[in-house]
Amino acid sequence: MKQIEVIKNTVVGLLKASSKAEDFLAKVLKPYEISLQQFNVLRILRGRKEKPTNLSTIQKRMVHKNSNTTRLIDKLIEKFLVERKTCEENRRKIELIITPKGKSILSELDLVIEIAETEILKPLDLEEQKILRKLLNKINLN
Amino acid sequence: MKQIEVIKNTVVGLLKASSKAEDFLAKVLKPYEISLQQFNVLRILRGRKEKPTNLSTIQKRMVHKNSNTTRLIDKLIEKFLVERKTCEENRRKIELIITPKGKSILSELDLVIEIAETEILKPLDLEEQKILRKLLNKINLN
DNA sequence: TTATTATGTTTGTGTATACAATTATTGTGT
DNA sequence: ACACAATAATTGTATACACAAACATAATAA
Repeated sequence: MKQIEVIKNTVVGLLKASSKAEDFLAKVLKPYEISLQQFNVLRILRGRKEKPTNLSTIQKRMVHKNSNTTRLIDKLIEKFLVERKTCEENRRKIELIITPKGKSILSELDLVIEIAETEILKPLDLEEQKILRKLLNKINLN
Repeated sequence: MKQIEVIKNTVVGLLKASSKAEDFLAKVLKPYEISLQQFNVLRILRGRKEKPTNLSTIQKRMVHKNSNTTRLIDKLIEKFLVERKTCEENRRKIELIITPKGKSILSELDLVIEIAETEILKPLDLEEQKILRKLLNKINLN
């Protein structure tokens, strides 16, 4: 197989695997009426502990960089999972913080997501998963 | 690192790498006013040579299974890149075929996509790319 | 033949996303 | 202080997407 074929198939394989994973994760989140992107934002906020987080910080850490973060977070606020206030030091910024309700739902979701993620990677043994993670991280770095 | 952490990070890594690749590919397709999904449908049709292809066949081969293939193909027909006719043997089906114009644009795109895909995988050497492809294929199989 | 079911595609509708333009606030140079 | 640029977030708008329902045709069975 020529090198260019390897590259093509690898990129298509990447898109397919990811699309499959997204479909799977979206499906388990569906009953909770939370999208995958919303879930990721909640996880980012929880990861920041009690530290209020700016919208731009979240954007940097998001999986899908191009989405409209303001309106995505509006949805989370409507559901009382996140709170927003303007940052007093720099009034251009806003500060976001996950609510107790948000944390509570997130801890419920952790389990079902964990099961789904395990299912997605089931075709690989632990060693292969580690290799895959390393290779993907290399791609994500630069 | 615990096994569950490996899994989590691997899946997030997968989503991120794919999202990055999609953004990149979409960007190079933008000037041609062709979306990544439309491009993939064109590639599928070309891959079938002169054989007319049913919509359901295309759906099976598409990267993003859940999208609305009818309307996606409407866009390609509007641009005269694809032709549609009803299948005479089974009038429930339709037959799609790539037009000469479609082929011509696709061959233009091949080059820019090739460059983009090479760029995406640049952090990996050929051997790593092969390993990655093998691991992704395993995930995509079942 | 006439229901009934299955298959293949299209359409309706609400939601999400992408991208540009806009608003608000802060920082900088003169 | 003033104009001008830079940063941060929001809003407008067109397009895309997901999902269910509807439609058309074909296959099957009574």
